[in-house]
Amino acid sequence: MSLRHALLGALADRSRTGYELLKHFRGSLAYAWPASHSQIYPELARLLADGLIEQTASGPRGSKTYALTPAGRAEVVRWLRETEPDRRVRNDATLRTFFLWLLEPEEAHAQLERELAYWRGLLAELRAIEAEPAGESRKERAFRLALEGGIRVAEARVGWLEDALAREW
Amino acid sequence: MSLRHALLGALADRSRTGYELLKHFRGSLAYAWPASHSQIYPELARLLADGLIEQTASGPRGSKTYALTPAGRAEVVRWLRETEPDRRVRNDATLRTFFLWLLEPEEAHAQLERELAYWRGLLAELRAIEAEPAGESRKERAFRLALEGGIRVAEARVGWLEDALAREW
DNA sequence: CGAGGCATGTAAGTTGTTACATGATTAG
DNA sequence: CTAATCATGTAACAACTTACATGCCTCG
Repeated sequence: MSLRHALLGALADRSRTGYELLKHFRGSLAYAWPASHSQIYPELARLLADGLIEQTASGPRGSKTYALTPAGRAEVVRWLRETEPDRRVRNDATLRTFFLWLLEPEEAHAQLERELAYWRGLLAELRAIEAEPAGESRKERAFRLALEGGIRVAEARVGWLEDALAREW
Repeated sequence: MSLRHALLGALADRSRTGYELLKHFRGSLAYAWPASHSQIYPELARLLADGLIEQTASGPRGSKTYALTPAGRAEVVRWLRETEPDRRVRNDATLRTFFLWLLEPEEAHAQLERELAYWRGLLAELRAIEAEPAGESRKERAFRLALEGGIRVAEARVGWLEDALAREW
């Protein structure tokens, strides 16, 4: 149930409306845990019912601002401290690599080029975020740490694909 | 529906029983697309009903050997050629990095140490596989390409965490 | 005043997990 | 003979996706 804790973590940062949370899950959190509005709104209702968040304001267009309760904060910290991360990762593009031999060599080459373009694009995106000015709070340092992790992985993928394409396929 | 195509791809390699496929999904394919027996067996039944695979033998203990049909092979190639990989990836450990500031610094440090231990272990595992003797068929080269991608990513994660731990947290 | 983005919600269907359930074969 | 592994399947539940559905506010 990581979505639950992702919402709590986002609200530990600051109070937000459902829509702001949605944009957050389409923005930086999308790299770690993408989620759509049809998942977020019902989960917010459950968190409210469980007393882990509370509604602190109502805004224009029916927007609702939620804040973390002490119980919610305790729960997200418990999750971080006491539970093991689920290491399982599903990755469609990696799966396809295993089956690349089913394509003609030129076509396999084209697929790898497409991957390379994707990773170069992502790397550029992440580096652009990295170049933005940032503060020194622990919150911002955690964000930049996650960002740097993404950059390192993207660099590794780019290097891997460049070498693979130079060598063969 | 990547599980479907992962099964077809695995059977394009060679005919296998359901149980052999299960072990394959717990072995090398687990890095890209983990799957359990309760998902695999019903999906095999569906592939059979759809004529994408056929049962070619029955073995001891009720085991069933499946082979790819021409329609199945066409389908997996179509999937590779004509569909875009789904780029969405859910990663619990990465999600936790964003929320590391919610822990005391010593505790955050300990969490990063745990991550580092995980990635070093995975890297060692993958390098051990890499060290095994291998052939030069396109099938084996595709496998080793996927493996090398995993190694590069694991190296990137190890470097990232070592630097992070040396610097702060 | 109309288009686009804000803002929330529900419903149907698919995918994936955990638990339940059973039986065969082999190695020690 | 008995424990481990082989081998397959179903059921209940949880998570996620896509589509349906509605209405508000602001900018041009």
